[in-house]
Amino acid sequence: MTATTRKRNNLGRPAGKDSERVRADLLDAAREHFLSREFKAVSIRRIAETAGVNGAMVNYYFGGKQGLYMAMVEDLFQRLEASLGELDRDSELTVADFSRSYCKLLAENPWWPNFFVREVLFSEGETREAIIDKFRSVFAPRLLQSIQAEISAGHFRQDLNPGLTLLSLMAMTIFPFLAKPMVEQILQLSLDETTVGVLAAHNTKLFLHGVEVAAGAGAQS
Amino acid sequence: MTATTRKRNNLGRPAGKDSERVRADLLDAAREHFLSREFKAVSIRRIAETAGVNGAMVNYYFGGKQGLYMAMVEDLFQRLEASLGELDRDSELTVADFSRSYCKLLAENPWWPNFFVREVLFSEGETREAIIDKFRSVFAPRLLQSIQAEISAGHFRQDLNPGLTLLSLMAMTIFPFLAKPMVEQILQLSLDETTVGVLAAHNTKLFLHGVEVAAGAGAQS
DNA sequence: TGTACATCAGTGAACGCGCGTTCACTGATGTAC
DNA sequence: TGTACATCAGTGAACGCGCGTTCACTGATGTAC
Repeated sequence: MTATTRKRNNLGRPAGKDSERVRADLLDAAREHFLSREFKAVSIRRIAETAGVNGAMVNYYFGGKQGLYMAMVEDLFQRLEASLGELDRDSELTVADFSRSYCKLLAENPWWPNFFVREVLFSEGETREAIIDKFRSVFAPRLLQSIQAEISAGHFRQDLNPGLTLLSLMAMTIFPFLAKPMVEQILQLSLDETTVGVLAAHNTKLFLHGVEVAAGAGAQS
Repeated sequence: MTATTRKRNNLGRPAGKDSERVRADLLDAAREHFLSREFKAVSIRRIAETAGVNGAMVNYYFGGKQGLYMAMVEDLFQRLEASLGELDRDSELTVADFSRSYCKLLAENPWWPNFFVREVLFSEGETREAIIDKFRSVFAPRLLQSIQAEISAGHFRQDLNPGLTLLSLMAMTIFPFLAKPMVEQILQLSLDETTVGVLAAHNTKLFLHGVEVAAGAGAQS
């Protein structure tokens, strides 16, 4: 699929952009619109306008509106995989690892919370199942294993329910970015890059020690 | 606005239901459809069919689709207020209070998480601002005050950031119900009434003690 | 009591609009000779 | 090299459909006499 091959098939018609560019621009425009409005409220004409191409191109390249949406989802999935790629290899996954991975994922994929709200919390469909399955197969078992190990080793409380503990960890890690506008208005802080680090540290410490002083662990961060 | 008054204005036409009933049925149908699909994907004809009335009734009683949606939102707000009414009076609000209040709200208003996802996490608009403002003015100050008091009293850690601590509490309380399908599939448990109690107890204990054993507090629940 | 009329909640056919999609067409280029 | 033709990526006008909305109309009942 080199430029030469494409030129061979391309018996003419420059008209400005080449095919790859049109596809990419449409995917960019699709992400911009589909992630901030509901599916039916986004029109092909508007997407095409943003991409700077003819509206019929959506059908030409993606087979229709639904096809473009699915191509966008697939593209986002590939980016997610790329972000999580290195993680898959390790077998241990501590609380701090998880927090760090999620921060990295957010930094590399700022669209992720919007996508998560739309596809996991709001709609039901195979995209949701795929995301849940990804989490269930990649993160959950290793985190549960890590929690279980800490309990067995006597570091974590014996009465801890590993599932609910994982749930709490997920909640503290994921929720702030889902409810970003709410968080920013209520706490009067902005969830920028530096705050993210502070939040991650806070979460890890709260998860491990709770809010009470009783424990012998150090008090100052 | 008694039945007599209504009968007086009503110079005839029984045709089955009376006005109040039609309004109520339309609001029920609106809740059923609007909370499980996107706004543009819900048609007036479908709502009317569910309510068992003529489609033109939506315009007749509510002035249009948007009017029906806004009436639904207002109705849900009134139900929320009713659930939270007693709470407004108290001036103290501990962590356990908050957890208990949220469980009560969920039990009385099962539609709440869907509504929250749609109006706060997904869309932007005055409904989101109203919900955020409700939380900011009713819950946040009193919870922050409570957290601050515990810090001053030496019960909570000195290095705790009250805002982030409130955020963690909200996350642990709210998130599990937003991500209900995900939670149920990953943890293989169902978030029914008994589990909700267990979750609340787990959250409170994790929030206070963290997961580690170090503290001198009781180990068994 | 009986009859003619006025009322108006509710009806349903029709309207205009914007959408996703289609398809006959264009025209710049590669190819054949 | 020059010319005629074939190709096909891209165009844009038009199509059918479903939507929210409108409005002339219906008909069961209250009222007047």
